[in-house]
Formats: sequence, structure tokens, C-alpha cells
Amino acid sequence: MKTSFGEYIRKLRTENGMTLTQLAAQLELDSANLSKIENGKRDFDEKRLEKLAGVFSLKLDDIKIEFFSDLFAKKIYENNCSMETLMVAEEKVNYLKSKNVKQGEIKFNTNE
Amino acid sequence: MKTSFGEYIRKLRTENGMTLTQLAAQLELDSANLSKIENGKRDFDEKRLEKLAGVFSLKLDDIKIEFFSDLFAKKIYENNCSMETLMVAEEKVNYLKSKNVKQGEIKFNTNE
DNA sequence: TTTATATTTGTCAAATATTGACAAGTCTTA
DNA sequence: TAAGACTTGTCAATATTTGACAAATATAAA
Repeated sequence: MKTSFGEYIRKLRTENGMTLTQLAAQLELDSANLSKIENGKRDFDEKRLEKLAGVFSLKLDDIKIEFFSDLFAKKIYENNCSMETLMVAEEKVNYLKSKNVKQGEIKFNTNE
Repeated sequence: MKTSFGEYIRKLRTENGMTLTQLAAQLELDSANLSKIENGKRDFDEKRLEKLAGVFSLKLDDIKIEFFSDLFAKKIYENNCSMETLMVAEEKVNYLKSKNVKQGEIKFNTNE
């Protein structure tokens, strides 16, 4: 299993026979920095996720899963968090969603 | 269910009959900023988690669950991530842990 | 009401962190 | 060894976060 988002990008890139320079150009990124990203020495910038999906014709949703799961896993590992953290996070997402559905039902649409 | 870490702090504080000023002092924080934190207008600084646990005699591990689950939930909600993200994160944490165990078994202890 | 205390909000500069860019290095491999 | 691919180090520019303070608004007791 690929863990780091950097490895994930490198896999995509090499499988598609691209050089760092080529991919970096498409991502509007310095190839030296892309190298660091692939080697886990820098973080991939969230705002380029769409571009990345575009280059490899992947679904943005799938890329986001890779990206954010990596973020969370690292935080948990670095901070020695209990696995329960993820369960509680799930509950909280559900709570946030339900809360907003309710708001949507009750309140007027103020914009648009 | 309490969702935000700010609400969590506020609950702790009021249940213990403290004012913003009192808690802020213990956390070595400006009371105005603590107010913003409780109202979700600023983030609580990770480096003060220990202090917070100390003030209320709570286990740091439990506070970390609250803190990080909140972080993750907000990211997922804001970015409209699939719930699968959390499952994948779990796998990745397990992978990171097993990887490090293996390293620990194989390589020499370089420090201490 | 007035007064005192608690809380909230706005702002801003200082401290931190992230990013983009480039030079110089190593590693392949032809 | 020459060329291209990749890595590493550095640094200024940007962006974000933080600490601090003033001022506004609650809240509650006298």
C-alpha cells in the first residue's frame, strides 16, 4: 500500500512515462520542488489537486481521498493519537452534515 | 454531541466555574483570543494541549482525540471528502506503525 | 439607572510557515 | 564524458498564525 501522497504522485508519473520536468510544467510547479514533494520533503499544495486530477484523468474525489487520508494518517502517527480519533471524527462529520441539512431545511436561502 | 473544540473548552471552563480571564491566564493566552477560540474564530494551538489537560486534570490522550477529530472532521466537511477518507487513513496509520515496528526490529538503536 | 465584570470583536504588527525560484550537486545511461 | 533526470540546499517573497491591545457589547448586582 502506498502511504505517502508523494509516492502516489511518483507512481502516477512514472507509470505514465513522464519526467519530473514534464509533470511539473503541467502542474505549474518547479521540477525541483516536485522532486521534494515526491520524496516527502515538501507538501503537495491542496490547490493543485484539481490540476493533478486533470493531468492523469482521475476523479478528483479519489485524489482527495489519497491526499487527505495521508494528511490524517501522518498527524495521527506523529502525535501518537488513539485510533479512536478517527471514529470520533466520523461522528463529527455526520453531525456537521446533519446540522447543515437541518439548517438548509429551516432557514431561507439568503444568497443566490 | 459537541463538535467544535472551542465548545469543548467552553464546556470545561464553565463547568469548572472559570472566567475567560482565569483560564486564559493558566493557558498563558490572551482572554480575548481564548474567546475567539471558544467561538470557533481562531484555532486552539496544538502546543497548549498539555497545559489544557493539566488545568482540568484530564488525560492528554482524551484531549487529543477531541482536538484532532475536530480537525479532521472540519477538513472532511469543508472539502466535501468521501467518508472513505477516514477508512483509508486508518489503513495508512496501521501501515506506518507496522513499517516502523519492522524498522525497529531490524535496525540498530542509534540513540540511547 | 450606574458600576463592575465578563465577553466579544476588530485590528495590526510580529512571529512562523509555506512557496517559488534558482544554483549546484548527484545519478544514470547512452 | 555529455546530456538528461533527479536531488538537495538556500533564500527571498508570500501567506498564515499568533500575541497583544483597544474598544464595543453583554451581563448582572446594587
